[in-house]
Amino acid sequence: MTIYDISEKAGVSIATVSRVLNGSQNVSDKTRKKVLDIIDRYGYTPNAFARGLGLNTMRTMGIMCADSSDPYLAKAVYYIEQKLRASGYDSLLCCTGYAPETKAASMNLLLTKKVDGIILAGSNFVHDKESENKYIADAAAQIPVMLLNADLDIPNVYSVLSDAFSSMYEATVSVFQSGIKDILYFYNSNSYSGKHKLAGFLAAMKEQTASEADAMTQFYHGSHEDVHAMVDCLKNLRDKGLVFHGVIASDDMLALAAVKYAREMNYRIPEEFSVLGYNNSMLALCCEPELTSIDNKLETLCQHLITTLLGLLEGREMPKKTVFSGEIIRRGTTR
Amino acid sequence: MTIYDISEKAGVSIATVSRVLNGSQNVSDKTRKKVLDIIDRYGYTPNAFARGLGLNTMRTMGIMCADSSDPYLAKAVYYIEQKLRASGYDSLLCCTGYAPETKAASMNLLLTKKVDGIILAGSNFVHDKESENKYIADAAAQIPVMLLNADLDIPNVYSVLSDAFSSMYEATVSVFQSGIKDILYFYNSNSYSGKHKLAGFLAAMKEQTASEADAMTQFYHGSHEDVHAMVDCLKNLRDKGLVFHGVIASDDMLALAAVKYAREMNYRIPEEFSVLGYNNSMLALCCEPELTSIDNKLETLCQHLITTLLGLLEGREMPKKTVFSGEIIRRGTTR
DNA sequence: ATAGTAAATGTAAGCGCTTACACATCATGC
DNA sequence: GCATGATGTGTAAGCGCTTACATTTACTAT
Repeated sequence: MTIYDISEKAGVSIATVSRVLNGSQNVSDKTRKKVLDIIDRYGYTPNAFARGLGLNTMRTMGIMCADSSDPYLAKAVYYIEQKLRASGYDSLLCCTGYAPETKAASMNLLLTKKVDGIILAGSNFVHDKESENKYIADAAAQIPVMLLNADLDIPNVYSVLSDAFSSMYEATVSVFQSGIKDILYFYNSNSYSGKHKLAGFLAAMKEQTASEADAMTQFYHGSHEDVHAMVDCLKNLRDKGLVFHGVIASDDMLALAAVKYAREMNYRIPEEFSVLGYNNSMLALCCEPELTSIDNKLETLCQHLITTLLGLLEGREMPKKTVFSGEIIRRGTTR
Repeated sequence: MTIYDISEKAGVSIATVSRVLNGSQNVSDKTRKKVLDIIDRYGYTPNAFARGLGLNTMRTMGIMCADSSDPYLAKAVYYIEQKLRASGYDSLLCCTGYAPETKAASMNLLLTKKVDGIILAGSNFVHDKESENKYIADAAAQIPVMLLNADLDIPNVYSVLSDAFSSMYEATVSVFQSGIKDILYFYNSNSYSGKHKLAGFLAAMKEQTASEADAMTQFYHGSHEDVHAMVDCLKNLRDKGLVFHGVIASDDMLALAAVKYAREMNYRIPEEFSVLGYNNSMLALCCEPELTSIDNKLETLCQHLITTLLGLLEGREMPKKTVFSGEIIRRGTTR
């Protein structure tokens, strides 16, 4: 069933059918009704490929994320997909993994499919070396690229992010002033936001301890899902003689591992041992006691991201960078 | 940059360029190289819409799921997306929510975009009334439809699922025989697999207690994320005088809530109180003590689902229904 | 050398839609 | 009654690709 079939059955030209389909004003009510009736009766659906060929768009957006099963990213993908759908866009999802090599290839795939815009969900997509961000610049030369929780000084790349530095800074000060001074920063990413979080922690510690000595930090290399490995990582530190009574983690999973660690060490939480997570994901409530965590307003971020993206596609001027502040959600793992 | 530009620069016809692009054998090596060089030099990418128009496919699969931020579904989406990508297919994601009304509309959207197949990830897509499954039958009349964890007797609808009944049956027997006899079944879905799980529990209880009396069950109506509401639901039961020392839950989130409940009641787990979850998701390890949970081999299911789908698209005969058995992963919440 | 065949390449007709432009129709004002 | 302009409709030219079929070229066997 094509537009030709419909035009024939309705006794009009294909142009008229097309006009009806696209809500053009230049169609008389009588004709419109006639066409609509036929379409209804025979159940015609326009061919998206032909449409795409003519209009050069299929109203589809590309979403890239490292791993859509990570709770935080899953939530982000969910919000983004919902909001896009509400505006009549479909979402082509592309999970790239964390390895840098695959990212450019994945992006090319999306470009090939002629998406209208690309959303990079997660700060792991921007790298230190400018050359490694070339694939983003290349894409941005063709279509708008949106960064969630990252920022990049490239034309046509827009970003929406939360102020990770300040959130971490305040959180650290808060834990420190609650009386726990030997705090370990436990993190697993050197991404854009990862760096800012770390910097926030270090700045706060430097100020609070009034010392130039290095604050305690530990990078975790293992799987993002393996709680046991995370706990082991902390135990190793302990075995090496590092003593800490607070853990500030770069995400809730690491924080949860810290809580497990503290339990195994028989620390009382939060009196003797404090833990603070990041993302305020579902995991925070799953923990026992429940996790104090930094909420970075993911839904708000996603909302603005989509608004910006759609605005760009409509040719409007949009802010190149939008920053929101996070909020500490206090629960049982801190005083 | 179109195929015409390339053909001109290479001094061949567009047919030849197309042949090179599609790996046709009927091209001399010399010509092939010449064309490839030009393509390389000028950076040509085929227009997917035009390609789609001609071939009537864009190698894209539609994935529908209620909520991609649910840990189990997120994982499913992740596996499916990965495996599709490995076979050269992209994934159009469509989160429908749990309301039945939106499902048909979402499916139409995917159909409009001319996906090659549709994957319904989650058993909440099949309903009791045949009329409510019409939207699936309609889609299946056009393209293959795959059901994950559900089954439906409709032509061209294929399913891959785990044997929820048996898993639940065995799990229930196991808990019962460990000495905990007042078991509550705590569930939140009447979906296809939901029903089978419940049936497995009831069958086991009937057999074990050798009684026709109703086993204890409680349906949870609230949000899928709200642990507190789940705990409250259990407390209400308790306040009403219902005594139970075991909870078998239809998913890990509910199980986790049961653990929280048991802690609040100061039961010792697993000696005085046992909990068993379903899905063996990441939540199981986040729990304290860690959750005994039924693993339904999600990755295997997804693998078979994709294999079946791709087989169908190649015109091969494929099993209409593939069932795997689950496995109880024993951890700290049961003896 | 030459007919006969196989391999390489070109030509052109779609695929189903949008839309600029041309044309027809109709109401208006004089 | 007729020029004027709005409004509705049709015609046809793309959009960029694939592919059946036609044509040319390169080999083989005689």
